[in-house]
Amino acid sequence: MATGRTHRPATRSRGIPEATVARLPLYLRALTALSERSVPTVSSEELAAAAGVNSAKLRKDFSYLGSYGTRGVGYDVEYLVYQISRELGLTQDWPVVIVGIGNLGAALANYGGFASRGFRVAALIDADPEMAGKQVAGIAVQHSDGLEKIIDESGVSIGVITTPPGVAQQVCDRLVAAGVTSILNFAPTVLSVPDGVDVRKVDLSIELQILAFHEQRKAGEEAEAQAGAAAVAQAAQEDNGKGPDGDVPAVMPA
Amino acid sequence: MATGRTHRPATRSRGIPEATVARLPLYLRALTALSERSVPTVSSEELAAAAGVNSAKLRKDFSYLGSYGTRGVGYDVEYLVYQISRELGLTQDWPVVIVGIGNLGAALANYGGFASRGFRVAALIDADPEMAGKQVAGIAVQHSDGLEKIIDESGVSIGVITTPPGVAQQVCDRLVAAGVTSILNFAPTVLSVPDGVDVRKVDLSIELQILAFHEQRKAGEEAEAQAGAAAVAQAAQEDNGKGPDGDVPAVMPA
DNA sequence: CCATCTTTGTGCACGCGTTCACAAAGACAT
DNA sequence: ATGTCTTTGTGAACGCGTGCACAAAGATGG
Repeated sequence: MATGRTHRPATRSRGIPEATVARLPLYLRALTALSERSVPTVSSEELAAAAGVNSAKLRKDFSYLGSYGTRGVGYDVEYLVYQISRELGLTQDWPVVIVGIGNLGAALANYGGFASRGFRVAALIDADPEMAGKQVAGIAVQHSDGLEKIIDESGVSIGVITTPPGVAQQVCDRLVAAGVTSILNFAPTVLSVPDGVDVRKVDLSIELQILAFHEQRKAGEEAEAQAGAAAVAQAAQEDNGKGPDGDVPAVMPA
Repeated sequence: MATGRTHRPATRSRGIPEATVARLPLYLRALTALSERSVPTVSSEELAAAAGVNSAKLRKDFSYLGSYGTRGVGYDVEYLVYQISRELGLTQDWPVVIVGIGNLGAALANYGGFASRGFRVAALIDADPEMAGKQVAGIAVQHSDGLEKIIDESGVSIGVITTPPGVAQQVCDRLVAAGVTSILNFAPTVLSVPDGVDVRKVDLSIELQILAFHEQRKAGEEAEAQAGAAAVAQAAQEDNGKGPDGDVPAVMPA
């Protein structure tokens, strides 16, 4: 998972569990695909398979929304699409600003999945005067001097930060001060925001490092399984008292 | 969090908890910053603040790696940088292929944070013959016909998929068949892979939808607090039998 | 060498999330 | 109307992750 919410009281106040909310978009995507194929109903088993989750989990997730299924039959696809859309707030339009129109910002602006579901790029903002006025994805880039004005006039409440890490916090502060209450952060920085503001982060570097960890573990286990205890004996000088943990021996210089 | 691991036995076989692994890159980033400022030692409290986590959590996380701190003093920054790097497998070089050189693929190829930490873009692959030979981020794009050969020759074990969703599974299958065992998927699709292959996904659309949910909830609570039960009574025609749930009233046309 | 002070490492309890397993509910055929 | 069959909705148990709170460990000063 390339993201992780930043603090927050955790428990949804007598509402839908956070883990469930995170899966609703997944269900919605699968249901939309079924809808386009004009499939009228779907069972929890089928839908769960399409979304890549356990069917019991899916049923429990839906149970938080209400009893929208019919026993013996399944769920009405169209109805469920609507209910989930409504629950996620996708029946309304969400204007979004993207701050930092570099490679990534431009890629996001061009991203089709953006507009497809209730989200609309209201403005592109960059600090570079050279960028101002340039068209990206059919939208003129505006200079960050007018950030507050733009947000106020467009009624934007969701901001996407794709700036270099050095200025991310500063941009974040200005967004929040201007009224933005949800931020999607692509900059590799820990943002601090006041209560009431949601931050989600997408960090490519972290994702790769997590993969590398598992990759190394897999390689280690494989080598261990093949070479047997031979290499282990050879590297037995190190002893960190943690017992025979199947990890790579520590070859710390000092 | 913009990501989510795709199935997997869950419990790390007598190793480091998954939640801890996901935080190690965060600690590493904070520690690297301290290292560059030549800070010799850091307390769990300070480091936790920099990484945006609870100090008790940080100490527990580190305890899984071993006893690398000194009571009364804190942690040696350089030593910890090395230990975490080693644990994450960043002391070795990880060649990575990016498949699908559209806007996003190009942005990733240009992303500096890529090379900074053990990861190296070994190849850029695209299915469009027009793209073949073009330079992106100083690397020549290669046609996907040679995917298997490229992966084999470069010893790549990590693949990044930035293709359109329609071909993502197909690309994934070829990557896996060619020997890739870790995949970072940016395409909005559920990938199915054999056991032993790790998939992490980054899904912009899902992140935005989660933000929209919270945004709607915030707006709803605010309106509720201000308008009281007035608006609720007006929209009371809908009744989903779930009782007086404190959510936004559904104003469904039909 | 002893006292004090700081900071780590962790035992413990709690809460969220997942999964199992099954009763309840409805469709459908006879 | 009754029985059978399918599928939902959920009670209950379990496991992971989090955070508190404190004892152990070491530094530091006298």
